[in-house]
Amino acid sequence: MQTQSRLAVSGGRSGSNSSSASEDEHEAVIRELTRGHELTAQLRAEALRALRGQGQAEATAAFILQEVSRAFTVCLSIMSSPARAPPSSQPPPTMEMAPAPALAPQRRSRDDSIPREQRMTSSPHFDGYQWRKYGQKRITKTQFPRCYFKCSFHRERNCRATKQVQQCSNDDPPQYVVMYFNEHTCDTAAWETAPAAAASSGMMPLDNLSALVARQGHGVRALLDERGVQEEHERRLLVSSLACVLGGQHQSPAGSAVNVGHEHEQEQEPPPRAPTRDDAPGEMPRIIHEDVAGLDVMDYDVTDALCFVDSYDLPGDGFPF
DNA sequence: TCTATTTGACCTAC
DNA sequence: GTAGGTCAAATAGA
Repeated sequence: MQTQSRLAVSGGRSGSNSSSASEDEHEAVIRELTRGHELTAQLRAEALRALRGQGQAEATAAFILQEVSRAFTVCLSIMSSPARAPPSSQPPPTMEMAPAPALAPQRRSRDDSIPREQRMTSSPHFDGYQWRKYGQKRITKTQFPRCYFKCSFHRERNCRATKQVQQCSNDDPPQYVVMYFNEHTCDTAAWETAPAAAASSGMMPLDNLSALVARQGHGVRALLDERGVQEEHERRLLVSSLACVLGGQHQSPAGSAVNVGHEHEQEQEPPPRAPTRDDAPGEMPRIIHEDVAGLDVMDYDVTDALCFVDSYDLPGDGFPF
């Protein structure tokens, strides 16, 4: 998985002069597809949590959303294929990387590393780790500055993980490209912010957010900013709507016809769990809805028959709240 | 007073 | 020479 979301830093697009209208349209399509897939992932996580234990309603919701997600995946694959790329002198983007619209060509960082992961998200600060901003730079030919973050445990634990955040669109909500460099070696950042990560990934009822904010220190408060709470509201509204639609369908016998391919599904999206000290250093917590631009979508085997599971027991042994 | 953020300067890859 | 990445002093906020 990690290898699939890993980037090859191929050159981005050069200046706006070289971008034709077809290129713009192509980028716009990919951007919207990526956004759609991201929202689907968020909705799926929320729906499965809201409908947990509701038999067929849960199964139906999961089936539909999996299909929607798969459709986005197929479309993205098609649009990203060289045959579909707009005519350009630039080499086609690699399939492993999510589109990073409006970004200038990237240089290799000073320590000669390449991003180990890149993702596009509307909440760039919700990734389960604590970061300290150490710089901001105006990047030529881009509308927004790039911000540089280090792991908060950079000094005390010599953690070399860094990330760069750059807004890439004026959409509502705005989209950010987040690039991660180096693995976390601090071994603690994830579990210390697990509640915030859980909240942002929809694993915690919104009602608990304010309590969490009141309970936790300023670090969590910083994470749960106004935008985060607003997004959580929007997600829950979507889930409520879906739950209403599916509400009359539950209480079906266990083991419906779609219950095949267990391990396949679990492999692509294991149940979220609270990161612990025992987690491998540097392993990112599974915040699936944030990972679209990292192209978790590549984990889907689009050639296989659709697989679905009956074990979306997401928070069961997950976050101990 | 402590901690985090901002921002201009400096360093280095291209 | 230019642009991107990092450093560190200045500043702001708790």
